[in-house]
Amino acid sequence: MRMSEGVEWALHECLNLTWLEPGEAVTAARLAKYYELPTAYLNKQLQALTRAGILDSTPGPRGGFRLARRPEDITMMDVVTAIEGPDGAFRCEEVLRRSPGDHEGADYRKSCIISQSMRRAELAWRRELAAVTIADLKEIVESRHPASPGAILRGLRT
Amino acid sequence: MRMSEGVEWALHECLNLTWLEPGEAVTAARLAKYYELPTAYLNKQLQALTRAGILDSTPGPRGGFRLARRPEDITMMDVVTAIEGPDGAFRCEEVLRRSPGDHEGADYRKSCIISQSMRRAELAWRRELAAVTIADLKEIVESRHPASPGAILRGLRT
DNA sequence: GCGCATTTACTCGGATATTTTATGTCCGAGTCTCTTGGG
DNA sequence: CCCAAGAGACTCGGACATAAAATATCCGAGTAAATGCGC
Repeated sequence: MRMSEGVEWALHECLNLTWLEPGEAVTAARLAKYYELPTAYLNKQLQALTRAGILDSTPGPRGGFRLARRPEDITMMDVVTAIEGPDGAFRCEEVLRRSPGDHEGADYRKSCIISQSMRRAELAWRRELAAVTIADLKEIVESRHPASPGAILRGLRT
Repeated sequence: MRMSEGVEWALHECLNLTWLEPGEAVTAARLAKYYELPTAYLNKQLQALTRAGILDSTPGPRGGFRLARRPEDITMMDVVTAIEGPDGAFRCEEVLRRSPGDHEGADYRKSCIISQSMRRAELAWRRELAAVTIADLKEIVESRHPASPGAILRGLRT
């Protein structure tokens, strides 16, 4: 069980984009260069964020990516779901269905206590991630590292 | 991000083993046959559980696997950790270290707010799983499906 | 009939293939900008 | 000087390789039981 590395990239880049002027866009190449990431692969993640309605993309010169909505309206859960997909980590394959006996009309994804317990745990995980917005992250960074926003802006623009 | 299917198998088999007589062992072949699982691969998972101290294994005739401790002392988290390994789903690769500027002596696994938030979420997940023991599962099954234990025992012994 | 050495069959355990997933790369479609020529 | 048409360059977007991990399989080391032999 390992989360895609793209999640870490996506969260950092979303956070970085919060410090841009409204309407200002940054290309995938500049975002990638800032963390020395492979440009084309980061682009792939940014596309996923765009499909999820988290980013807006504009092609052509002066194009690039920008946040599609206010940072207050983007949760960490939104970003994780955009990159990793909507399915949870535990996928009940209903092994009980293959055991001896009759299983007519049984949905073990719902009735199996193991499946239920795993789902309950993942729900707690999702709740934590859904409680933190990009705006929260921005505020904490500005409070702890006041010099960072300026440095990031400079990095993204050069 | 997808959890190994072996986790589902391991949980079900640990639960099944709770209904055996004390000291009674079941071979990997019988455990696999009950759910029509690939024997050798299930054996691999059982080995992982053995290394983790959850199961005891004895070779030779009349050998097999049994629980190494009381079901009350085995949590779902124990089983998940045994199969998936000790590392969490989110692995902070410290992308901040690759950004412009000085990073002497910084441990972004601890200081980065994104890493912190992800860890907090996983902690909530672990807490839920650690709160449920195999004994809890056993009790619920016996309460909801009184006929199951007998059927399982018969299945494992034939 | 009883005890002991030997054989035999059975089990786990780890080393070895195969399939799936994640990672990384490349080139084309579309769009905005800049240039350039004419009015 | 102003405007419009066209060329050019830049960007995203999805299709295509490569690397890593999960899945599945096989065979050997070790063990306990069963067998056969001698007493």
